[in-house]
Amino acid sequence: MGQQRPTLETVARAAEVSRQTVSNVLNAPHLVRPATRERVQAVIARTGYRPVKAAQTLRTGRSHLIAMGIPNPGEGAGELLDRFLHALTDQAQQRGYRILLFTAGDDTAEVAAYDSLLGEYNLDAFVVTSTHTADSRTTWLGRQRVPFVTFGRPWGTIARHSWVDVDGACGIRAATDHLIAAGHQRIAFLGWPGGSGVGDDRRSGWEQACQAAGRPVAGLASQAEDGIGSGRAACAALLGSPLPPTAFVCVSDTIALGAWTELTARGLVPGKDVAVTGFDNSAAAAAVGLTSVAQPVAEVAGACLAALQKLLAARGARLRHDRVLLEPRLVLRSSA
Amino acid sequence: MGQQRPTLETVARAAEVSRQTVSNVLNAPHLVRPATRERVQAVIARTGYRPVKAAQTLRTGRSHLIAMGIPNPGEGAGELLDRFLHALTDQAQQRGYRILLFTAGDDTAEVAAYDSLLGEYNLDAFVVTSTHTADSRTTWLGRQRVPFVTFGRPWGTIARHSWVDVDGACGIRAATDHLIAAGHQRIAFLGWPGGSGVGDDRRSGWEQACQAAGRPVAGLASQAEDGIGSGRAACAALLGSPLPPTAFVCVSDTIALGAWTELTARGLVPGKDVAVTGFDNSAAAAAVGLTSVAQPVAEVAGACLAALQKLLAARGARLRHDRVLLEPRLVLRSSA
DNA sequence: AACACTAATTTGAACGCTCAAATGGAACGC
DNA sequence: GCGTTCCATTTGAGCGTTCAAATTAGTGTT
Repeated sequence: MGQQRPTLETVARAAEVSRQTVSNVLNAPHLVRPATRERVQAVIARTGYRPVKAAQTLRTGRSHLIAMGIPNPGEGAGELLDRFLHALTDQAQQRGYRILLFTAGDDTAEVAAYDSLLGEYNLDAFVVTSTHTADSRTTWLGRQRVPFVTFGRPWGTIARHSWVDVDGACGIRAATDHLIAAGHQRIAFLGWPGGSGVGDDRRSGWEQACQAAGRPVAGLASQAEDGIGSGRAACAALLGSPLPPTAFVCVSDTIALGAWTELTARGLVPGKDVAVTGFDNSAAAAAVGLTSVAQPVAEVAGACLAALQKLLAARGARLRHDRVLLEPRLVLRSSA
Repeated sequence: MGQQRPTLETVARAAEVSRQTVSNVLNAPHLVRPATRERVQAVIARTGYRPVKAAQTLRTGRSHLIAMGIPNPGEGAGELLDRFLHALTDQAQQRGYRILLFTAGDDTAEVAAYDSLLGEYNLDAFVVTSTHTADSRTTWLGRQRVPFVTFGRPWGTIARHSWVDVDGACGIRAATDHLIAAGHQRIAFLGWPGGSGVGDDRRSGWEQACQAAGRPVAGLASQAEDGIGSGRAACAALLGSPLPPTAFVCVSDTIALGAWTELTARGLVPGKDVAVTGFDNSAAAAAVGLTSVAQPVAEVAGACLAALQKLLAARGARLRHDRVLLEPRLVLRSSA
């Protein structure tokens, strides 16, 4: 009954060729005479032979594994990242790669994880998310000459690596333009505290759109930590001002939901009395009918993998890094 | 400058012992004399030696990799599963395992993925989620004698494998009891169409609680596909009946959000005029203040890994399967 | 017919590790 | 003092693949 798993040797004997020829049929078919190739392929199909990755990895040093870190549990932190992860997994699979997951709290821990993964699992590449100013992770990876892409621009430094990002300013501009077209005169921006690349970028989109249309911005921007509570407070503060805004463009869905909550608590109907827009097109946004800016995660994942494959094909040779900036899409719902 | 990555051989020479002794220091320290052990450990620390997983895998057949399938992208499908995945990744890491991801549309595709992963990557085990009646995945895995656990009971059959699940009936009972304690007389249940193990189980919790407290159930249960729209419709239908309910216990947050939307659209304030509860404690539930039943994902992940480690330690020997049923927790918010 | 040259295939070694068996000592009993 | 037992360590082989070099077959040139 035994039925051992077939190996190269097994297949080779059955097809009356050598190991290497079988290997060539799979990895370099052009080296094998068509007649031989077909004979070998038949045996492979019949026996169901499949190469053992561990042996390939040991010999070649490539594992066909790409690692991605996810933020520690507890803080859900990233519905967006989860959607990205799904897309990445799916597309990596189609290209013959698999995604290996790891968690890490802060950047230092993440670098430690990189180190251990590289050493142990012969990882081919890394996908780094949530880049920020002075990111020690990209510096480390660059120094180690490990192929990697980031989902997020290298804020504050010039790009020394490939990256893919979504144009937040453009997305917020689209949302603001939509409100302007709807006739709003005083459009507020509920943003994060200054200093975060992502946050500042998004705010600039609002400023650009307002200035281009001759709408005021002075006194209409607020800064609040991400969270329903702080979003609500920021909204309340602006509503209490002498000249309250009639629309709120928010840097995130979380803050937008805070604004949304404050509005309904005051008996105002979002989208009718006052408009609100969010960012990320989260499930919660869809649930309450919040207009939001959607990031094209599938495209981001695709671009990331394309960039990685380029790096892997170059086998460490220096080449121009990919820089991909994708445009988000405004999803209209009842709130604006 | 070379500085080759250290191998067993390198370390062995530096410590003036043989390869195998170094290997033993790491894998079976009790076999090595303390003096030797320390000497070797010092060299390991100094050189930063770390074993190459590919070589270990090739030799031992174990990869220290656990695979988990995630539903295809497009449908977000599972905020809960994402939270579970985070917890699983984190805890697997602490136990020396890593999580390998893959996507698969239907069960057939998932089985195909199992097959390919097993063959190629020498996977140690699988985590199967979202079990349902007549689940072909567990049957296949069982036949192949691959270690695996499911997050979800084997609905409709007796357990032929280890599983971990959350007691949905218990969670819904808690929600219903809470509403009864608050004085509600007519409590409706917005459920899924019959036939799904999970849905039927949750509904039974509502029935039990109502019957135990002498509350009516007749005409108070509705069935709707999961979705905001269908939840809203189901809620509207019951509100339009001759004796409308004053509280809605929902099988999912999605449906609860539908009910919630319908209530606010009618000018009713959830938690004041009519009560609503959901299930899964999603971000959206937190956002709008929906009382919901929270699944203890971290505990589920822990129990899954414990079960797997038992199976792996048994090395294929038959043993009693783990069956873990955890209690969820009711998270009270403004809606009930 | 001897030679050069390319195309197709094979051979031996190596990747880094662990298993199974072998070796060398020290301690013990009689 | 000689076998027996036990502990610590070493040796040789092999996991399944691919690389690099060697061999053989095939084709054409003078």
